[in-house]
Order: sequence, then C-alpha cells, then structure tokens
Amino acid sequence: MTAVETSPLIRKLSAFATLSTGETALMQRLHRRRKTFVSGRDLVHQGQSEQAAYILAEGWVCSYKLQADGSRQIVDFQIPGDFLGLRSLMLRVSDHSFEPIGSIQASEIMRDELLDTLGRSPRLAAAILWAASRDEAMVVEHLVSVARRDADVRLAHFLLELSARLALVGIGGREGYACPLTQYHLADALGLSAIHVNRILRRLREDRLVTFRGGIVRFDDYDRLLERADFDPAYLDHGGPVLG
Amino acid sequence: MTAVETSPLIRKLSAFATLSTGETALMQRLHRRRKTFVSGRDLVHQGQSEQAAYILAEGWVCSYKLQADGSRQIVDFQIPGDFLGLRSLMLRVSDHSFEPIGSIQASEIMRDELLDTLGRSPRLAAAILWAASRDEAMVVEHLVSVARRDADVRLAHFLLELSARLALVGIGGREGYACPLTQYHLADALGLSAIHVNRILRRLREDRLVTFRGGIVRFDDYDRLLERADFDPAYLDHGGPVLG
DNA sequence: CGCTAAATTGACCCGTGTCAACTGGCGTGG
DNA sequence: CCACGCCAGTTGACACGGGTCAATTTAGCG
Repeated sequence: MTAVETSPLIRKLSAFATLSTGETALMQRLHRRRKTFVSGRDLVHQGQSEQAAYILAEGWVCSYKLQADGSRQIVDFQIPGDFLGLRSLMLRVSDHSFEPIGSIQASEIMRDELLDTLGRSPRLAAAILWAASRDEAMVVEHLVSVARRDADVRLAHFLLELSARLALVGIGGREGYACPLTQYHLADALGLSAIHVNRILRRLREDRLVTFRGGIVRFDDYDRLLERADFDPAYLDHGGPVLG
Repeated sequence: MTAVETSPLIRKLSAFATLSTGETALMQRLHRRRKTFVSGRDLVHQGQSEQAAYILAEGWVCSYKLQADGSRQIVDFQIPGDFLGLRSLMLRVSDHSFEPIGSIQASEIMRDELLDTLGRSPRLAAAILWAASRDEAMVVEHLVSVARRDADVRLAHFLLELSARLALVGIGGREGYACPLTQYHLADALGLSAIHVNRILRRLREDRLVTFRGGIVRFDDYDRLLERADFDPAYLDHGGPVLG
C-alpha cells in the first residue's frame, strides 16, 4: 500500500469510485504544496478574493460566517480528507472563513488546477463532485437540524454525523472518537448558546446515551442514541463504490 | 437576439462569464427535452435513485426535505434559470424532493450529459460550477438566518434575497415583484410557524418597509428594509462577468 | 502555584410555538 | 345566482424552549 492510497481523501473517494492508478496519480498532483497552519490564524477569511482551496490532510478545521453583530455561525467542521473552500473557488470573494482547530496540515489547490483535473478524467470529476455534493448535503442537513430539531436531538444528530464521517476515513467507530471541539464550537455550529449545550450534554450523559468529556466522545448506548437523534445517514451517501 | 440568448440560465451565467457561440451551443444542448409539470406532483422525491437534474425555464419550484414527524423544511426556492437537483446528480439517492409551485417548465439533464459538457469546455464548467457554488452559498446563508437572525430580520432578508435573484434574470426590481408563495411556504422555509410569519408580515407592513399581499411583494422603503434585514448581497456574487 | 480558558449551575426573561376561533375570497354544484 | 366548502390569511391567549446574566468550579500549563 503506497502513501497515496492511505491519504484520507483517496480513502474517502474510494467510497464512491474505485480509482485507477492514473486517476490516483492525478489526485496526487493536487496534493503538492502541503502547508502547516496553526489555530488563531485563519486559512481564508471572509471577503478575501483568492482563488485557492485546500485538501485537509491532518487535524480539524471549522468554516464559519461572521455576523455584523459579532456572533458567528459555524457552517461545518472539516476533518482529514475534506476539501476546504471548494465552493469559494468559483466565487469572486470567499463568503466565509476557515479556522484551524489546533495545528493542521493542508495542501493548496488553485482554481485552474482543479478545472484541469476535472477535464482530464470524467470519473475523477464525478468523484470530486460527489465529495462536494456530500458536503452540500451536510449543510442542508444542518439547516434542517437548526430549523426543526430540538436541542437534544440536534446535538445527538451532530455527534452521530461526525462519527460516521470519521469512520469513513478510518478514525473512530461505534465506541466513540477523539474530538478537539469545545462546547463553544458546538454552540456556534448548532445555533445554541454554550450554556445550553452544556445543559444538554449533561442530560444526554445522565440518560446514558453519550458522554463528551475531556476531548473524547464516548457512545454509552449507540442504538438508543440513534433513535433519539432522528439520524438517517442516507444523505451522507456512504454506500460503497458506485463506479467500479 | 436568439431564443437561447434570452433563456434565463444563459442570462444568469452571463453574470459570471461572457459565453462564446460555441459555449452557448453546448448549453443549448442541455435544454433539449423540455417538459411541463404541475403542482401537487413532485419532480423528484426524496429517496428516489435517479440520475436526472433539471433546468427550470418557467415558474417556481421549492426543494424540501421531509422529517420523520411529518414537518418539512424548505431548503430553497428555484426560479427561472436555476438548476434543480444538480447536487443529487452525484449522490446515489436524492436527499430531498422538488415540488412545482403552480405549473412549470423544465428541461431534463442526465448525469453523463453534464459531465460531458464540463469536460468539453473549462469556461462553461467554471460557469456551471459558479452557479452551483452560488446555490450552495445561499443554503449557507439560510443556515445563518435560521440559526442567528430573529424572525423579522430573517423574513426581510429572505424577501430581499429573492428580489436580487429575480432581478438577475430580469424579473422585478426595487419596487417589488410577483411572488406565488403562501405564508406556509415562507414558514417552512424560514423555520417559523405560519402564524408567526403572519405576525411578522404585519409588523413589516405597519413599519412601512414591505407589503406582501395578493401574490405581490412591494417594497415600501427599500433602503430602510436593507438596514433592518442585515442583508449583504456579497454571497450572491452578482458582480458582473469575471471571465471576459 | 497562580493564571486563564473551559465547563457548570441557578434564576429569570423573552421570542416563538401552539391552540382555538374567526374572516374573506373564490370556485363549484345545485 | 346563491350556498356551501375550502383554503389562505388573521388575531388573541397562553405555554415553554432556550437565551442571558451572574457566580462558581474545574482543568490545563508555564
């Protein structure tokens, strides 16, 4: 097994299409220019006009939008294998910001490199667009959560979604996973106050469903949590390769 | 001016890139297979595995997700020139449904046609991906609205966003526009109850900001509404052609 | 060992949901 | 041509989920 085959992105795309050596090589070209970033300094900030995106290789990132009143809405978290800023690549200005959570590593991609890659292999294009579509489906699901689900369901749903995403790139499973997020992160992502997140985490813990403490999410009763969470993973489209 | 040049989609894409005759011809090929649909019967329903998307030529559509408890969340409305189901094209199953509002006309596109078109012209690929990115940016903005904005700001923002989108394809302007939506549509889109939508519409009307009645949105004081709405249209990226 | 950020807890308040009732317009069938 | 029904819209009374403020504890770390 080569280093490329174990890259989280390749691993993720394999859930959609089995890639040929030529296609993996094309993907590998996108992994040049790997850089390190640390928390506190955004990779891209809202309003910036830049034509670069990133592939996250290691660590977690959050993408967020700042409001005029100073509050922020976290749109999604990115984990290894995820694209950062793929969407803004086509827009004149980035409509949101990216902040590393801890220290991370990511490879820069320019707009023309991406368009070039899409043109060279329809299968690879399909795989990359699949990943982008899945990301959008997650944003839609977050919209549903924030608009229609109570805080406890919302939080449970969120923890399960992360679990499924992490499992796809080989991190964590049904027991739980390491999670570097603070309760403030959860609050900003779920449209709640940090105080309420705390209350709800306590309730879920007391109900013996999940325990999130000290950077570890531990599932106390996965099946009952699934029920509580109104979690149907269909939107994540983790069905195994469609394109052979 | 040919019929193709006046198609809403071409008109919209022109806000991003000036298209050559060859490129307009490629776009035109996507407009074959025009069909008519009527309200009450979904174009695509959640869970359906199908590999078709549509370009909306006439009328309005809403895309929504149904919950287990029967409530629905409207993710966005589509107006002439918009794609329907571009995202689900790459996923195994559609993660949401499309319902015509009144009678509409739309052209069907298959997955391979789209990938083929993307491969033939990088500029056209860029333009189509731009449109898809803008759609996603709108979903993100809806997320922000639902999570962080009070009902009145949210509603005002929504009406202004629609106004900007309609103006781009030549429908309506700063005075107002024809809008076929019911208060139930607004409620399902904004994460509010229909009753509260009614209350807020009244307030906005009494404050002489907007009047929405009898299928007409009329801006009573556009500038003051902008202020109230926390509306920064940057995310819509309507800046005029980038690619000359 | 103090310093600081994160986590916790309690008291109170407000925006929005829910329930219930009423109005008005419009199409259909007797 | 009127009566009926239906659906969108409208309004008021009341309940409750979650926000806010304030205070305290815990945990990491130089």
